[in-house]
Amino acid sequence: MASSLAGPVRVRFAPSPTGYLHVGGARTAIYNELLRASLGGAFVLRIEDTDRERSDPAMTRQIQQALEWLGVRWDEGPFLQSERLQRHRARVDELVEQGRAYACFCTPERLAPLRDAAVRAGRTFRYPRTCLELPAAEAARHRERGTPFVVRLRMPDAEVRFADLVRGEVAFAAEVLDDFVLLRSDGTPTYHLSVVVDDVDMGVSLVLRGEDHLSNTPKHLRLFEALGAPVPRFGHLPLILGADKKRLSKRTGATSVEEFRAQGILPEALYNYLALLGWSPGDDREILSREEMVAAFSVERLGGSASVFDVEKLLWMNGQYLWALPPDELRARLEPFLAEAGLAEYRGNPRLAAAAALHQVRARTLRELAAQLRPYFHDVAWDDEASRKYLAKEPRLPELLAELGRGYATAEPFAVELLEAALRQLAEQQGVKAGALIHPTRMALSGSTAGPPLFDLVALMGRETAVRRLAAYVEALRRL
RNA sequence: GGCCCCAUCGUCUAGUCAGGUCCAGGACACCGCCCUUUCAAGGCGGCGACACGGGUUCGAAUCCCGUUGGGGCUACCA
Repeated sequence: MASSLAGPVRVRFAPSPTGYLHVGGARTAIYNELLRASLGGAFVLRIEDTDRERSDPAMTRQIQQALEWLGVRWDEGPFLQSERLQRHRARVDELVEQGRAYACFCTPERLAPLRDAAVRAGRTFRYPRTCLELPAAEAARHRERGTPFVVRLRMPDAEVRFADLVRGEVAFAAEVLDDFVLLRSDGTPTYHLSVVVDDVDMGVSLVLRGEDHLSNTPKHLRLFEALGAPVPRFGHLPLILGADKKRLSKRTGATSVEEFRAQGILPEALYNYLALLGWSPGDDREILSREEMVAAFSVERLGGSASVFDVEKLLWMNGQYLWALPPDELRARLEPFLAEAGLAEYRGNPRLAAAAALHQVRARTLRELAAQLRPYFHDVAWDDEASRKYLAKEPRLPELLAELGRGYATAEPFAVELLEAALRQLAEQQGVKAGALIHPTRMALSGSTAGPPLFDLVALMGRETAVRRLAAYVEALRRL
């Protein structure tokens, strides 16, 4: 299977800026970074923006930011492929001079029927090499007339075989490989040309990329050879699937790093989760620091089969990281989420920090956590259905809560022990269970049936808010 | 259609390269119990898989072949 690796490597991540950074791309970047960190060498970031139509410069910046946020660090770049077009063309000229590539005057319109015929006949289409055998005179005539042409690589008529780092031996028969286009008729380089020339120039010694490139690899290998460059090692990672087992798409949920960030996923959690989607340290560890991952990482431990992106597990893992955050860190991470919870003005508020600590273990994302903090600062809506149940159980509830409110209005100090004692004493005097008061009180103050220990909540909320909401809730109960 | 890749609990995976220690281990989810004023967190337990069929072998999750299923590629896109 996978062969072992040693020594420094030069790896790269080469996204195209046609959209936000996809989690699949992010995972590829992570593995490249881990590989580079465990073996030494360099990690190059290159932006494949040769498709002018679909590339967006804003996305280039966006992708960099997403990588930085995720905590993926690269050593060199970002290099923009679009700035290297002259270089790509120059290398094609060399190949043509050496007879390793040739001009082809066949139009797509001419080739299309041939391709269809091949498919119908159950064969792989190969360019028939019409122009390879073109008499010199005819070629010259085309040149004079200025006939548009592409440049094709002349593929050796031999099988291509290579040892994929994650899949083992892979072979492609000569018959399925054709003389693919290096230079388009408008003179721009194709993806295949650009990637290989850049990998050569950037000294890339190991290419770890998505499985969608596996079929391109024989072409690339031949190009490396034609360019007289050392051939890097290749490894192809399986794709990430959605819950429907199809390629992860927006239809099935969030797909970009940006979206997870906006949902309040912590970067270290996403990194950890993605790293484990297709790789395992070999033991039962699941929560690993970057250092632990670097120490345990090896290309042999990469899996070869596609994995389903499981949001539930990501959320669990995010919870693990969230709960472990020290107070200062938690406050800082929460800040970007305050605005959407209507808490922007409470930034730095000590009550907010205390509430965050109280709810930390009850939320799985920063967004959830921020939302839970709202009742400490804004009025709440009560759940009528739950309220009716409380009332059905204890018809005297309005009077009891009113009495509790009066007690809390004068409780001194307004602190957990006293608040609890007061409520329990009232319950005992009135012959009701403490729970019969505790749950409605929680509803009165927080609008929820769930939450932190009640007296922590009351103490933190403060006398003024607690007494006011209790009174308002009593009125609401009477109106039910 | 052709070519290539993949196949262990619902999901992520360990085990597969060096066949026996695997009536298959861990995690998420789910269910139950404990803790508990609720919800979480935590602890304990449960449910749950080697896709199928042949072969090789004393012995196969592990090796080989086939079938089935899934995925990728099949552009003058990247």
